[in-house]
Amino acid sequence: MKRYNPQEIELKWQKRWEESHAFACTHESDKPKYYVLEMFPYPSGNLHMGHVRNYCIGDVLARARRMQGYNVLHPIGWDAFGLPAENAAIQHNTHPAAWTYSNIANMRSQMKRLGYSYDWDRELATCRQEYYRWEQLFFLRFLEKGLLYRKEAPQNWCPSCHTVLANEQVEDGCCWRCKSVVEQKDLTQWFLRITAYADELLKDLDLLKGNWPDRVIAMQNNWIGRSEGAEITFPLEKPAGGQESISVFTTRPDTVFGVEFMTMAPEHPLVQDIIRGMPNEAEIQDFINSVRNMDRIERQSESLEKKGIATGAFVLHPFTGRKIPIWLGNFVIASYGTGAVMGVPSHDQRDFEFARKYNLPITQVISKSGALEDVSTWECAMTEPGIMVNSGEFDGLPNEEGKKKIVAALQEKGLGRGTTQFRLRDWNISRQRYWGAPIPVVYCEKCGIVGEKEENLPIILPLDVKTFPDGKSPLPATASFVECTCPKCGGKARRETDTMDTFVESSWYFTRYTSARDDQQAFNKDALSYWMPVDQYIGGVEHAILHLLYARFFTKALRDLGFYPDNLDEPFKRLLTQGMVLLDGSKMSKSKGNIVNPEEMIDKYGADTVRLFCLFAAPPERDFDWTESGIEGASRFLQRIWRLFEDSHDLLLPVPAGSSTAADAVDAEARDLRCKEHATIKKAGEDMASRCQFNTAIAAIMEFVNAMYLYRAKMGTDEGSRRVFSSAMATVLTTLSPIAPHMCEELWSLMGQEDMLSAQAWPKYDEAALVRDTQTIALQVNGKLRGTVDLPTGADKAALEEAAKAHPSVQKFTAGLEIKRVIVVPGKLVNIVAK
RNA sequence: GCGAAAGUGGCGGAACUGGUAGACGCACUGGACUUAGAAUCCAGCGCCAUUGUGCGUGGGGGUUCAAAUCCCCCCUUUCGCACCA
Repeated sequence: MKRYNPQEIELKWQKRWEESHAFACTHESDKPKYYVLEMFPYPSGNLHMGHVRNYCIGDVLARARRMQGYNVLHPIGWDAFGLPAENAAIQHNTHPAAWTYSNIANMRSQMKRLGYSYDWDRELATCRQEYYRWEQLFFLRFLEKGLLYRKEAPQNWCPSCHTVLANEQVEDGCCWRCKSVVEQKDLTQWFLRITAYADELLKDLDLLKGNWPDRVIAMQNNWIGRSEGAEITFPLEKPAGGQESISVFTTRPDTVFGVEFMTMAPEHPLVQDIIRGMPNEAEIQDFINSVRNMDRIERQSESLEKKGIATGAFVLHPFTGRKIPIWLGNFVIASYGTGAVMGVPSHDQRDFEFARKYNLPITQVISKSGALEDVSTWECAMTEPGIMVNSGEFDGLPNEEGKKKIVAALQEKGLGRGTTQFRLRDWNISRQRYWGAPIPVVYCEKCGIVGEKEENLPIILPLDVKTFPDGKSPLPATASFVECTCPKCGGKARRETDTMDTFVESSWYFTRYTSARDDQQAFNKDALSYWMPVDQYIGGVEHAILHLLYARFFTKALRDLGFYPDNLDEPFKRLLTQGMVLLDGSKMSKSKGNIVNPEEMIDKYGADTVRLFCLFAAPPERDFDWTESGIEGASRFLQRIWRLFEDSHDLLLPVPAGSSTAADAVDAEARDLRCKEHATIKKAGEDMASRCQFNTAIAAIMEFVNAMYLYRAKMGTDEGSRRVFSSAMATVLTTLSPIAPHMCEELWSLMGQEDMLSAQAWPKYDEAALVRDTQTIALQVNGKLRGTVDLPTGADKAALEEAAKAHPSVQKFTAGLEIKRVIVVPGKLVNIVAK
């Protein structure tokens, strides 16, 4: 008997798949397409279990869909620019490119050992000029269209990474990558106008409902943060800084008559002009400095005491002309709305607390009953809807109606309008680092900021540089890169030395896969419209906002620039966020030392076992614990199949899966096995390819294997029985092959089958074979199970009822009771209602 | 505070449209094989109870002939956002 030796057979089949380009695909096909994609990895050096799980999920889908008749695109590549390469290069005294490419080589070979069915002919790495040249083209087109602009503003600065970060890359006030506390720094940077798409990004979340996890949609919704309201202009008593007025954003224009003060952010551009020459200017300046010196964590912490200071200046109420004092407040966010808010202490909790603290008046303008209350007894602001009071001509209106009327009145006066605010900010894509895509722009003394000519692309990132030990980019000191000629006037110019955020590369790689080797254009339109959108995207939930929001934005922007088809609104039709692989209940991490190394597991058990365990341990979106007994169990199941096969070798005929006929199945055991076979084909097929419930697909195959063991113990050696058993074996190998492809290929060929299993069609299940001779009917009395009875399939209601009433246990429980009703569900149960 | 998800045996989890709760696996127990062990095969395995008209899907109500599943209230856990005006 041949022993199961995964090391040997896995290598053999991996070689055969590779040599035959078994998983290469083309868009020229009559089959329906299916694009399955896993989030591409950063080439950190080694695959970890999280990667393995991610790619196993994608691979089963790809293999199952392929067998089920789809033309499948399943590509892989490398998110190859980024900071760790620079840090590692400094540490190991090598070049970021060398480090990156050797990591890619290592991880590629690890992936191949796992038998993933990628179309390797489409592999790409974002650090290659063949890739980023197209990104530079997009940059120029964005610039032309006004979707890119340069702006000086306070930015999130990570002191340890020596670069700025986008808002999405700051978590709890810390750098998402290195966890250092982020500082604020005034810098001039390139911004992508993602806010121009805020409305569409929000609205199109509706298209994703049901196909993306609710929480990801909720998180994006939250992040975009739309609020409807009004901008209201308060004229300044004395003009300042050349301005006649200050505007605020509010969601409650209906409370405008309750305004008692205005609060500005200390960073508001008008503040310095307003306070100039005030008697307590120095004191105010101290307040401003103390707020500005706080780091982000401190500034935004819940426990931060709300503080303010009066400036001594006033604005005038837009309706009454009343004088309203201008305060500065440490809680007002400069970058949201207009950086100034109106203070309505009666109907906003923050303003209420602020007014109490600084002894400012409180005036009620909304009332539940319509009557005025004694606000001095209030313990908190009244934020519920009601009737407007103390509001001049608007008195007596329900506040929702008042909102509209007040906005209309403000508009007429030229002192306001209805607006919508978003929490989303434009995306800062400048990075002060070396290992990234160069920004194709020059600074010319005569012409200013000039985009490169498209025919000069790519602007190549010079590789013959040495990285500085402090992590600062060597580009500004690289004369051959910096010194250039202006594309417009031909005069001397300096090249931009910031590089692009690596999230730019990952915002469009999935479309480049559709024509990865085209060196004439970014995309082949036919291939692009054939393959896009991605049918199933799989990755970690950590990108719920970052990558997934950027990629959605990029898709819409490139669509509007004509790079993508007009109807490509969303890049990822379905999204699966896979759970983490834990060890002893906590996340695996190098620093904690609780790591399970995939390669060691492959050495010990083989790739098929690793794949099987990753998919069987839990549903894909849930976290699971890696356990030794769990992987042992997975290994045991594969050995069990191997043994069943080897022990029955003489009985096996090289028949197709699902090929035995009703005529072959002469006895009840054979009929049962055949029935189970077709049920397995159905269940495993649906669970694997449509429901992404790999654990239950595997359970179904396990049940079937158990049934085969029982059948083999009793079966005869006649042709019919052998055909039933052989067909069953072929079905096990076929349905399990997406999960454990190597072993299944090996047994398939040992069975005497000619073509490769991976090229086989998924067997068709036969509805007729699913019908069993008898069905077990549940018998209930008053909804409680009191017994079961086996009846011939198709027995009618009367027969079911009669059998139920005749059942001894049912008789016992209905004895002495009057039967009120009998509910019969054919094929399922009989419930007798008795009192 | 706002938003989302999840609570089922000793454990991971099944039950897809309300219809036999606990599939499949792990762990455990017993048996067979064996000098013995490992492996394998077979069987048992929700709880309680000296064996029942018992209890049981986080808790409490409700709808229904029938609820893990639908509705209402509450509790717990995890995650995301959070002074957003």
